[in-house]
Amino acid sequence: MVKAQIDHKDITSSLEDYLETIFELVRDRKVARVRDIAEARQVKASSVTPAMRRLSRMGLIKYERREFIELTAEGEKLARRVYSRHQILERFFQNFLGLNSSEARENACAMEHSLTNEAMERFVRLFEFLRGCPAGKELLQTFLHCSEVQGATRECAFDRALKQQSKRKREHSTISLFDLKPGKKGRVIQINAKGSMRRRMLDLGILPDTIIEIERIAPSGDPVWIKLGGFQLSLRKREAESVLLTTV
Amino acid sequence: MVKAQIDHKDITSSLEDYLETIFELVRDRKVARVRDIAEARQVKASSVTPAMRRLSRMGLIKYERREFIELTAEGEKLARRVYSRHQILERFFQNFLGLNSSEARENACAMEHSLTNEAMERFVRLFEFLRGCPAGKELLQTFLHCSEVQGATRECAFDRALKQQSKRKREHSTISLFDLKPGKKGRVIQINAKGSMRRRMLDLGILPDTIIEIERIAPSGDPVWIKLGGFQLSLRKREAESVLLTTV
DNA sequence: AAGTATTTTTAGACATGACTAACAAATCGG
DNA sequence: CCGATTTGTTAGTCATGTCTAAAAATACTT
Ligand SMILES: [Mn+2]
Ligand SMILES: [Mn+2]
Ligand SMILES: [Mn+2]
Ligand SMILES: [Mn+2]
Repeated sequence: MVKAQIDHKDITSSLEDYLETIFELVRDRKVARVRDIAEARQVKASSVTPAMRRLSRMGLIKYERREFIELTAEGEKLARRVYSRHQILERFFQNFLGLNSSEARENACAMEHSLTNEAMERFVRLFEFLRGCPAGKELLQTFLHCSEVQGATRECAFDRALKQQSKRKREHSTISLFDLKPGKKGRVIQINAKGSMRRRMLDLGILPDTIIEIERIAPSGDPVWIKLGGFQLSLRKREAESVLLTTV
Repeated sequence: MVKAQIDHKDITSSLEDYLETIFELVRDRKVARVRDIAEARQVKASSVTPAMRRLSRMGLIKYERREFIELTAEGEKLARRVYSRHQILERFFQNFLGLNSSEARENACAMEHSLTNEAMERFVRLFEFLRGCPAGKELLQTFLHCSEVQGATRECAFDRALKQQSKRKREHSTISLFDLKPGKKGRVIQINAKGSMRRRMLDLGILPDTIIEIERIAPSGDPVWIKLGGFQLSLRKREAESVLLTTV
């Protein structure tokens, strides 16, 4: 017997989103129509029709021209899989990383399609840990507190703890990138900047754990030439001062 | 003056990957050729040429037929931005969630294109917390330990802690889904299953924090009908027994 | 320098996934 | 029941992003 269906193993993100949308519509309104799908996905109805044909040929939906659309057993399985990934990612972004709900959803809905089985598994373990383990709950609280305070003063509980600790253990002390000697390397611990300056530095690749080497500092102290991941880069004095690192 | 360039604000994932590849090639081999780009991205050389034309029209690379390819200032900025996201995501998946390096890279390289500024910011804060805060370091250790042990016996430090705790505080005790009374609801804490059975349940939407209601249990105890997020679902007895939840 | 090998481009094809405009069918209100 | 409105489909267009096959340009070898 010839297999007329197209393999749905390599389904596209777009089609997965259609499946997810149909899944939610059926759940909330009992039935999925072209119009509602178009509205939910923010596309024109004339884009939905060919997508439905493709899904139908893959055996993922039951679709007859001008009739209500339903998921097949196979389609529902796939829709649930995507939806499940969406859920855990959205919760991760919202409850763990602290994004607002619309941005959490935006990130989740983009990533749900590519998350591997094993990555999914690890997100689940993270939540099992956070929910089941007293230490996990505490971790989340501490992190959320630090994370929130950061936007404001950047002086939070763990900063103070670090300072106190550094008085005892000298080798663990942090130093600003600007104070690092030329030729020496450091590992970034914290980027003590705000707003667009912070974002610019992150986009340049100045991240926690990054190894940075001072190349040279202009006589006036500005700019500061650094080496980072095989490339040279120049920073303003203010920017260099805001990077806290440990020497390595 | 007419602007001949195309806006690169809405650049595609594919073109971002080309930029990132060029960035890495220039870093590692001083120069980027069509052949190397094709090899690195696992596409045919004849797919690279039109991509280079598009990037060139957007003003992101310097490209003349049959010559070496370079990033413009604008292109390098964008490439670094993507690369920076790739780095932090890869580290997150590898060092925090514990994926092996190739799977960490796979997930990171898919997600780097859609990560919003604010989501990026939160990943950075997470690492600042983990690296800078003694509590962060300690708790990461605890999580990694629990996470690893899980695959094997599912009886790790935090399980034991929970059990001891539950003797004192009765309301916090966990119960298996199978032991929940019909009509009652519970919040999932842990899915105590392994391998494909576990994956199947995750794909069905049985995740930590999910609210599940028992609909009814067949007289023989199998299957168990449950309600989850507005849908009915049936589980095998073994599956229901493996779900640990708190009553709500 | 000629011949060979490698690299790059072109030409042509195809699937996806969106759009607009026009048409067709179904539904609703009176 | 009929005209108006809503809903859905078709036709035609376009950009993206891949491919194969063939041609053209460049580089290497003897
Ligand atoms: Mn999506
Ligand atoms: Mn989604
Ligand atoms: Mn990528
Ligand atoms: Mn990447």
